[in-house]
Parts: sequence; structure tokens; C-alpha cells
Amino acid sequence: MKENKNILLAEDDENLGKLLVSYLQAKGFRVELARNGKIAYELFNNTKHHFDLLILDVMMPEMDGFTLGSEVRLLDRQVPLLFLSAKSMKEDKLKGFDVGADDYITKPFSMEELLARINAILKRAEPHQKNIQEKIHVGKIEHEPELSVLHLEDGVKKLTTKENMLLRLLVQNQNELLDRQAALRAVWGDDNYFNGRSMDVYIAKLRKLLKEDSNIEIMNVHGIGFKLLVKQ
Amino acid sequence: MKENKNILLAEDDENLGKLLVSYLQAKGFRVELARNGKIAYELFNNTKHHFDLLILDVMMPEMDGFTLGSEVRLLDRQVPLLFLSAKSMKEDKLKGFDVGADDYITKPFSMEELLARINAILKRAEPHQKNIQEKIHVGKIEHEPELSVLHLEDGVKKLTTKENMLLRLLVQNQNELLDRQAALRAVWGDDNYFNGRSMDVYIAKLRKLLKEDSNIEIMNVHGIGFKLLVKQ
DNA sequence: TTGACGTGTTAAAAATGGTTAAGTTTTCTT
DNA sequence: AAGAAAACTTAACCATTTTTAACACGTCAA
Repeated sequence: MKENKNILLAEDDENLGKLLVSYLQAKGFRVELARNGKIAYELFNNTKHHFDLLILDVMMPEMDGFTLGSEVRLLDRQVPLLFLSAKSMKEDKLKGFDVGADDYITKPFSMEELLARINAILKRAEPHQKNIQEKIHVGKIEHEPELSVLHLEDGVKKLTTKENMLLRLLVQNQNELLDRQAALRAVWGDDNYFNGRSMDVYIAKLRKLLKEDSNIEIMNVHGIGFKLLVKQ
Repeated sequence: MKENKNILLAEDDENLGKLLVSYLQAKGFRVELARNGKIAYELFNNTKHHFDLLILDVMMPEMDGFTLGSEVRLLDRQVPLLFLSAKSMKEDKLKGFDVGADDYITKPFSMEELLARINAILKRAEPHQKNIQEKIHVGKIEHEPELSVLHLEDGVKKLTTKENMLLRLLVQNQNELLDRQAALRAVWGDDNYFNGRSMDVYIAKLRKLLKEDSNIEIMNVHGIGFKLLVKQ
């Protein structure tokens, strides 16, 4: 079972990174190492997030672990996050849990303890594992993000890549705010002005598609983002 | 939302137990305290386990926390478990996770950290589809903050983001003082002069909207804030 | 009572978003 | 490899939302 478990490790300290990779590989995990938060994010985003666990160092250049964690949470509400921190500061812990950490370990730690926590997290997450290739209900409509398809009353609508990615974000955060910048980074990779306008065009497209169900609405939160409202 | 969260606390130390209960109640949770593992188990079993979280001391007479935890797991595979332990011993931690702990905290701990972990666990367990139906009564008028909508006599008025946020604060503090600076920080993020003027503009807008019901009034408290008066 | 400061209100200015369509790039097809 | 189709971006224009400005009024303390 362990053989199938993929871990994404974001760690800028090269020595620690390599040490962890070889230890975890010896224990049977498949591990990918990212040298900073930005690389880790892109890796996660590009690989259709098939990781079973993310181990994130808090202190990293480019993008720190907490920022990375909250961006990842947007893409995947489930994937377990474990933070590594040099400080045992209270604030850090609080911030980590706020982001949705599944666990938190402070340096220095023993390999044994890390392994125990990893196993605990994976065990806990086991039931969620079936989440691949599923139809997600949104009102009357169904979204199959893996197939990039939308099931409407009168048939099946194939979505374009961008439509699909944006809709997936909205659906994952249904009835909650989807931050504009975060969405742009997730779908377009960069939140510049033009990409923003592009996104607005796609929001219009999605609104047209979703207007089949009058209980669904993409609401704008001025200057902040969008919210997919699904009323009962 | 927190108001609806039920916590079952199993703790034999009377002082610590009472302290935790009052702290958590102050934070808006409903808490039931059991003096030992056996009582806790019976309570859980008899109440058809409608608890959102169990906090279990490891060292207890009659039935220790781990035994209790694994018994409870038999009744309910999902309910989150958080263990409290006097020792930070590795074995204990491992055993705890083995039982299916969602988290683990060693004494002594700060109340703040406990709260952070509780919130993290509850957030993780949060149902995907949350309730956005809540209508809040204000005189004759109804406010649906999640939909950003106001139900007036002659129809439905869509509120802008800022109108909605400010009104929600006023309604939450109806007949009580809403501090000016606090409101500014909550809605505008910063209480500088210009944001203050902006808020005054929005107070005027809300007054126009609410003047449909003559029993509602937004009163100014000079230099301090506003108060939404709702007479019966 | 006066003067400084806070608030009420309206209107203009600026920023943000909605939508359609015209360009541009990418992908597919032949 | 060329042309067509699809996907995506940019532009244009308009609507909505928010901020800033301007001026009037209210409150409070010296």
C-alpha cells in the first residue's frame, strides 16, 4: 500500500531535503522534492494533484509554506498537509492550523516521529481516497472535472480546459469565497490585469452554462473574488 | 455556527475540567463534562452520539482515554477525537494515532492552542455543503447575509458587498453598540480617515433601505460608533 | 458661544466587473 | 504543411460598486 503513496516535499534546505527523501523512499514512499514553495505549487497544480500528502517547510524563499498551503487548499480541500517549522512559536502553529494543517512538527524532529505522523495522517485520510473520477453534484447539474464534462438536463457539454479548471475551483469552494488572485494563479498561473479580464470572460461563459439551474448563481464579491451560490 | 457545536470532554481532574468547560463555553461551544471514561462512554452512547468532537484525557480512572477512544470508534467511525496527555511520550502519541486520533495535545498546553486545534479539526470535518439559508429577522425586514439579499415588503433587494458586510455587523450587534473602528477593520480592513468617510456613505445608504420599517433606526453614538435600534 | 472635530448627504470621479465581439494563438484535420 | 476549427486573449463599451470631494449640520468641550 505504501508503494502507491505519493508525497510532495517542499523543503529549501538541500541537506535536509535529500535526507528526508532517501529516508522516506527507504520506507516505501514515492517522494518528489521541490526546492521552494513556488516550484511545489506548480508541481502540484500541473500533476492534477495526485499526491497523497504534502510536507511543507514553513520557511522557504519565493513562497512560504503557509501561503503554499492555503493555495493548495483551494485546489484540493482534502489533501493532507503536514508543516515543518524551525520555530515552535505559538503563532506559527495557529497560522498552520488556520490554513487547514493536518499536523505540525517542529525541527528538530526524529525521523521516527515524522514517520509515525505520516502514517497517522494517511490512515486518517484513507476513506477520502476514492475521490478520483467522480461526478460532483451542483444543484441539478453534475460536473466531472476529470473528464472535463458537464451534465445538463438536455445532454452532456464538453468543457474547455479553462472552463473546467475555473468551474472546479468554484465548485470546490461552493458557497464560499473563491479569492480572485488565488483563482488566477491556479488557472492562469499569474494574476496580471489581462488574465483577470480573461477570467471575467470565462465567468460570463460559466454563467451562461449554469443558468439552466436557477438555484445556481455565480456571485461577485467586489474586489475580492467570486462565490458559487447553490441554494436548496 | 459554533453555537451548534457539541463537545464531549472526558477529564477526571476536576480543576482542569471546569477550567476547560468554562473556557470553551466562553468561546461559544456547548460542552458536556464527564468525570471518567466510563461516564463519557455512556453519555456518548445514550445521546445517540450527536457530538461534533470528543476531547479525551488519556489518564483516567475506570476507563482510560485510549480504551474509550477505540470503543467510541466502534460506534462512530467519523467523530473527531482529540487526546490530552500529561506525558509527551512517543509511545503514547503513537498509540493515540493508532486508535484513530484526529489530534493530540500534551499538557501543559495553552488554551489558545487547544482552541486552534479544535477549530482545525472542526473545519476539517465540516460538511462540504454548508447551510446558506439563514434569514435574519430585523423588524419586518429579513436579511440573508450569505446571499447578500434583503427582503423588503415590495420585493427583494440585492445588496452590494459592502452594504451586506456592514449590515451584517449591525444586525449581529442589534440594539448594541457597533464600535466604529472595529467595523472599519472588519469591513474595510483598515480604519483610516477615508474608509471612515466611506462607511458614513454606506450608513446613509442603509438608512435609506431600512426606512421602510419605521421601527428600525441606525443611531450614531458620537465618536464611538453606531447602534442598530430595533423597537418592538 | 465658539471652534474643532465628527457625521449626514449628495454628487462626481475612479475602480471594478459584465458582456459581446474582434483578434490572435493553438490544435486538429486533411 | 495549409486550412479550418477551437480555444483563448484583448479590446471596446457599458453597468455597477466603491471612493473621494464638497458642503451642510451636529456635538462637545473649553
